[in-house]
Amino acid sequence: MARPLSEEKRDAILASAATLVATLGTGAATAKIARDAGLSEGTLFNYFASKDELLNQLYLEIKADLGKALLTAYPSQASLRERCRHVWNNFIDWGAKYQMKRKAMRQLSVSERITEQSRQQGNAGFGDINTMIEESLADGGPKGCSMAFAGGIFEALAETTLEFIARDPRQREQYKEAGFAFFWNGISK
Amino acid sequence: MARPLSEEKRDAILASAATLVATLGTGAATAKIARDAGLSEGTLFNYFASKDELLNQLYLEIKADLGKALLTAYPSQASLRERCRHVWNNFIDWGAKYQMKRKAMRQLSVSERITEQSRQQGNAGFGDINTMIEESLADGGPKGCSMAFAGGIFEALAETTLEFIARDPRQREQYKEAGFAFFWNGISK
Amino acid sequence: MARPLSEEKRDAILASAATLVATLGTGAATAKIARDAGLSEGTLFNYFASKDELLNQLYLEIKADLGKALLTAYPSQASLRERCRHVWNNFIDWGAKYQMKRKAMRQLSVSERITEQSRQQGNAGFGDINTMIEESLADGGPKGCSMAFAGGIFEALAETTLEFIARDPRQREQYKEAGFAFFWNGISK
Amino acid sequence: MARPLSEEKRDAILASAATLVATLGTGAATAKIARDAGLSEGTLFNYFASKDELLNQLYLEIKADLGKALLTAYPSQASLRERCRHVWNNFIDWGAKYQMKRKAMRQLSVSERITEQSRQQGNAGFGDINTMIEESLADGGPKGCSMAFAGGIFEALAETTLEFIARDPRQREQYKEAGFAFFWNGISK
DNA sequence: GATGAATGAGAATTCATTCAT
DNA sequence: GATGAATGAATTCTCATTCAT
Repeated sequence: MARPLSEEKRDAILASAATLVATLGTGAATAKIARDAGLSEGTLFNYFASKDELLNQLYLEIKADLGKALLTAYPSQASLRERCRHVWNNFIDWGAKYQMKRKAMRQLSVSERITEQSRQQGNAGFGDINTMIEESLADGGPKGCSMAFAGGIFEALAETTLEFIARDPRQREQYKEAGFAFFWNGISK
Repeated sequence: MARPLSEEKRDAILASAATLVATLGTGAATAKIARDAGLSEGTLFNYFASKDELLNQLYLEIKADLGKALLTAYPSQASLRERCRHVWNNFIDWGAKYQMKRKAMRQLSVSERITEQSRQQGNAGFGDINTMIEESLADGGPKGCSMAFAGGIFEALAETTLEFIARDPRQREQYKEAGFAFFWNGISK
Repeated sequence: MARPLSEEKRDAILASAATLVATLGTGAATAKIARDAGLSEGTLFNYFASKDELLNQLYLEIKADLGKALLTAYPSQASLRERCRHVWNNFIDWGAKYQMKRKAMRQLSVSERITEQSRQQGNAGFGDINTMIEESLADGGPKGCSMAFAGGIFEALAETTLEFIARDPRQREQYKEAGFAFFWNGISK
Repeated sequence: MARPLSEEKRDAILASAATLVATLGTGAATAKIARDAGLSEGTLFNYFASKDELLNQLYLEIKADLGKALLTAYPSQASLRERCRHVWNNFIDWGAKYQMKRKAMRQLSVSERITEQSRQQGNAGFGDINTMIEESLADGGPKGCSMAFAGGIFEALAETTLEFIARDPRQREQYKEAGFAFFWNGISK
């Protein structure tokens, strides 16, 4: 092999894409993404066959990254509340740290360019978390609140919380606290 | 500047834009928007000076439409819970009825083409609702939960609820009920 | 209607395309074709939806042009030989006059971008000529020489003749004569 | 310059190029040609300095191949007609057997990328055949029918014949017969 | 006031060729 | 000598916007 495709460059493209999609939406030009990654126009297409593939890979990458972050140092033996809280904290910390990824994810989520398959694959990594939420629902909680729905709410609340933290970073801990309190109140009746 | 031209055509453009932005994102071509509105390419620009203006007007129009819907038949004298519930129901009913507007709004919300000014102006019409939420917070509720934050949560929950209703319309009433229960639990300690 | 698509511009594009395809092959850039036609890049696509459509239209246009030329002043009542000779002369005169069209046709004929449908449609206009050739075959001629085959030979001979005329225009009349003599000898046993 | 590298690989490239040029025209990508030859992108350029050189070499190779085929088992002592017939048969057999080479040749013949020098060099190998044709002309034949012209006609007829055989292979012998009859009739008055 | 042809600045993508490995 | 990643010019096509009709 002459020279292997460099993992590093692939990552640079994804990082550049995350930033640009976050700020400009999925309309961000591939040429600009490549340039910001320190590569030339054509090179991007050695790593991703098309813009759509790049966007879908970016989506999956960020989803996987988030999924991993959520379970870091997961306290399996702790109480349900503590486990929920742990995941919540990880979510907020991840989102506050990787603003660009978070914003990019928001753009990608509403884009028609992300395939149904990617969406399913992206959610597949959240199995453990869903199990946890399911447990919390079994404990009592609003009627008609399926696991998927509770998961959706969890995510929506976290995103709203992150949105407010982004606007006013000094209040970060308050929002983090309040957001979780809201979730826990809501779910545990 | 007096309002020019035909109100009817202006509305047709906005309606067509809502549908196309909902399905294709803000990248939807102005020519297609015009065509679908039964007009020709150039005519659109007699009504909106630029695509950005069209998008911002669409944003404002939908926001105003939603704001008006939320307060329809508002029971000023009812209990706080009933008033909240009323607004919630109106939100869900509006969103379920005007799917395209809802989806378009989601696209517009993440678009960099909507100006900060439009965003503020769009939220201005929600004064009464915010007051109501403020009241509910005063009653006790999670610490650090500013009015704006609670409003954001309300919206996020409603959107999540609508998303799930869109996927499974037969469960509409359950989701509507569960979503509100979640909100009320969360906010009222 | 604001302004109709101008027949004149369409023709300019086709003329420019003929010249450039003749000299550069079907790889000739649309931008260059447009520029040489005195138009800007995008305008070309108002007249032809894609490069493939342009090439197919060009093919049909030239075929039709040739077909019409062949039958100009056709002496229906003359002897078979005279009628054949007439068509032959018209072919050679047309090809010698419209060198670019002839060369473009040669390029298009071997191009995979010309659809089967275009090829059939392009040949449809040659019905009368084929009838004539058929007649000449009925008179006797090589065995196994179907009408289509004889037509193919007629064309091949004419093209070869034109090729030689193009290389040495002063010998034009000799080649024209010799080419026809060859055809007539060949076909009439 | 001594012939470098592996003869085998060179031939694989030429064979792959023939097939791809036949089907896709001279626009066939060098990367694809290399890949189909079982080599990698860059390797092709160790054998041919540029795509143009590859195309020109391919042209010469095929021409030489055909030239050699035509004279195989040439019956020097036979009658003129038999010698012509022999060459004709060889031509048709070669073309029917090596369809890809034949089609590639057709594409290359109209390409502007084949230099004048290559064309001359390619025709140089046909000296004997031309001599033969010249002889047949001396015997009488259409006026103004130079040797080169007769050669061109011979080729044009053979190509037309092959074209029809390709479309309807079962009629191969008929077309072969009829094509030659046409030629012989034409040339021998 | 409505129309839609004209425009040309991008956009994504392809590809011959180079050169580090 | 073989490889294939890197390159960036070139290509086809799109689209917001203008303006003659």
